[in-house]
Amino acid sequence: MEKKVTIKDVAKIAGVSAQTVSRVVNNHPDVADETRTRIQKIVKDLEYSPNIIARSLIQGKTNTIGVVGFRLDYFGSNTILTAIERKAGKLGFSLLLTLINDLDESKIDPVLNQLLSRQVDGLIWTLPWLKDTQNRISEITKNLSVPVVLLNRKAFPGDIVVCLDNRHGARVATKHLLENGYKHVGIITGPTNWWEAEERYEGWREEMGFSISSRQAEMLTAHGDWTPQSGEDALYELIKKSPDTDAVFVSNDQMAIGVYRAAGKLGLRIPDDLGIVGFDNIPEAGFLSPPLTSIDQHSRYLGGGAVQQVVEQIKNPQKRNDEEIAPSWVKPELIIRESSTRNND
Amino acid sequence: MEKKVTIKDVAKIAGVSAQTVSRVVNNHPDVADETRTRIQKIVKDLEYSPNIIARSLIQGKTNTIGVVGFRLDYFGSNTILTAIERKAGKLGFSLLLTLINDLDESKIDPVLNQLLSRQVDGLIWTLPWLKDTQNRISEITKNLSVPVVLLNRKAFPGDIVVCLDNRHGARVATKHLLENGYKHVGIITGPTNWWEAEERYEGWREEMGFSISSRQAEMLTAHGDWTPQSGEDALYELIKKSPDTDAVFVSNDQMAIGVYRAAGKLGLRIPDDLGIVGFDNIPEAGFLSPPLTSIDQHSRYLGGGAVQQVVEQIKNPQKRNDEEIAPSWVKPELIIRESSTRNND
DNA sequence: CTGTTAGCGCATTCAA
DNA sequence: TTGAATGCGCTAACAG
Repeated sequence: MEKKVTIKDVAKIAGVSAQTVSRVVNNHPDVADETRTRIQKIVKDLEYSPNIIARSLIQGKTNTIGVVGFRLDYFGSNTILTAIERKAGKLGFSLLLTLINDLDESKIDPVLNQLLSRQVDGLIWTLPWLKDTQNRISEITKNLSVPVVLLNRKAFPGDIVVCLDNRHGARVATKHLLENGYKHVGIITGPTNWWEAEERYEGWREEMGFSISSRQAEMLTAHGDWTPQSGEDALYELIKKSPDTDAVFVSNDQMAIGVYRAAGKLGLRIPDDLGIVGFDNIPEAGFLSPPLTSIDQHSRYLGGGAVQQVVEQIKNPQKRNDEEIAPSWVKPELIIRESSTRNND
Repeated sequence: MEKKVTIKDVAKIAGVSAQTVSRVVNNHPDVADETRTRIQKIVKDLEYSPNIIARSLIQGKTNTIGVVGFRLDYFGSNTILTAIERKAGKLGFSLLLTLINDLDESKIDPVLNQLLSRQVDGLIWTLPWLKDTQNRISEITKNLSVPVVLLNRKAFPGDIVVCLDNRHGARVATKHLLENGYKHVGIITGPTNWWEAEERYEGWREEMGFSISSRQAEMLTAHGDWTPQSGEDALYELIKKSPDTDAVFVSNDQMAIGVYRAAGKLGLRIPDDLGIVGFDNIPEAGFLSPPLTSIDQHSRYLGGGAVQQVVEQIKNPQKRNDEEIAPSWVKPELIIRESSTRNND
């Protein structure tokens, strides 16, 4: 509870000017060794640590990244945030965190203003994009004084985006089921207005060889909202309209949990009667019965990549206006377990 | 990418002093209505927003709370962080986030220094306490210039603690199993060096009426490490050493998932042959087969309570030294599902 | 009601 | 190798 010690206190005790202390603290070369060690000792004794706020004011940068996060109860979100924190720490940046739990566009401005007025050097925006909303963040970004990296969104011109290749993941999942002898591979999608959900749907559709809005595709599609309950309901719907469905690509693992439940109630054995591949590779996936094959997002690369991009922009501000920046794609990985591999056949 | 507009820019255009602009921005009363509206318009046109860094420097406070978080992949951790963010936002505080993913005491000082040099007004410390480590944070806290609230730790004199009543939760869980006719209620604990795990163990022991380190207690105890795999292994061990075990209180839901798996392999039907109560009430709990009875931590109150405490301390700094602050206990709640209730008996 | 002065804590620039 | 002056953007305290 002591009063905070400033650079002047150290200077006074050391009998030098504040500038000399500053030089020592910042490891500048031009200080006599004797002076340096003497000051270092005093710094330690007094437990002096520089006021970063003051330093930021003069340097015009805070070494802080603003992060706009989304629902940490989603596995993808919290692993991404964890990766962001880790990478930022390594690169010497602190994180100013704001969470948004519902995708209400009216919150964009206050959140942005709050972070910007706190002088963050850059921003990472992790909110999923809903197709039926304006893509405001993309427009706002352009005339902001700091770089913004968008995560898991469609890249519009001028955006800096780090993105999971959802489409590829869905294709791999679907292909895997087909290769394991399943003939009628359905899909349980996420909310239809989520861009990521649509990408996964498109990947499935392409791999199945269905044309856009074909009748076949429709018969093998049911929509969920990411929750286990919706996954359960979706399987009932799917089996009802296409009783010969023998496999399903479920757009996230939470819904797959619901699918397991529905399969149990319908008397469908996994993987013999119904093959399942999920998406996310949540920790529980390996512990379902049978263990769930799933697509791992490699969130670590997503979060780390976003930090890397934003830091690069912070350090080379001119680049951003000069050249278009290609989106960094992160490739998901198929983790094969028992829910998608039958011995017979 | 424009240069940032300062209070002086606004003042110049408005033809007033910076001070008057400051008054308008901060809603001070003594400004003529005409001047106020005129300045407000200019503020809007220029998209001026005050530099909070500068304001912080002069006011000696940042309206920022430092949060030291732990593994967001744990359900409890991420719900607590979510609650902290929400409450802090409501009270006008931003969050500077640091995550620690392994409980290595050497990290305490750097993390603390980083946050303190960034002039946070207060700290929330959510790392679990391991009994075999020094309780350093508790000592450090005392002579810090800002208040620190500790979450889910044993309260030592001088600490400000918000804590889940783990012991009570374990008692309620155990009592519930006994009341449902189970006779031999075992426990699968968390890591033995975690204080919270021990509290849950003690709650179970008390409710079972066992004395400390009694032979009976030992025969009904197996240790896990919070992971599903360890839960699975622990059930095998428990059944092996006490084959008549007919129910088990599992110290978290992740391990309970492993217990389900083990029960399946052992041919034990839940809840008929084996009653189960978990702890955490993760979202998947209701979707296991059968749905898992569990203890809800009410993380929302834990996180919110911590923010409330720290903000109170920030606003009344003198109080902290004058009076001992009693820990705030959050009572967990039993959520009854099918895994612990048999129809027969 | 409004402006002036001063200074938060520090680092940059220049001079010594 | 060191120190003095200056100012980052803002607001508290005072004066008018």
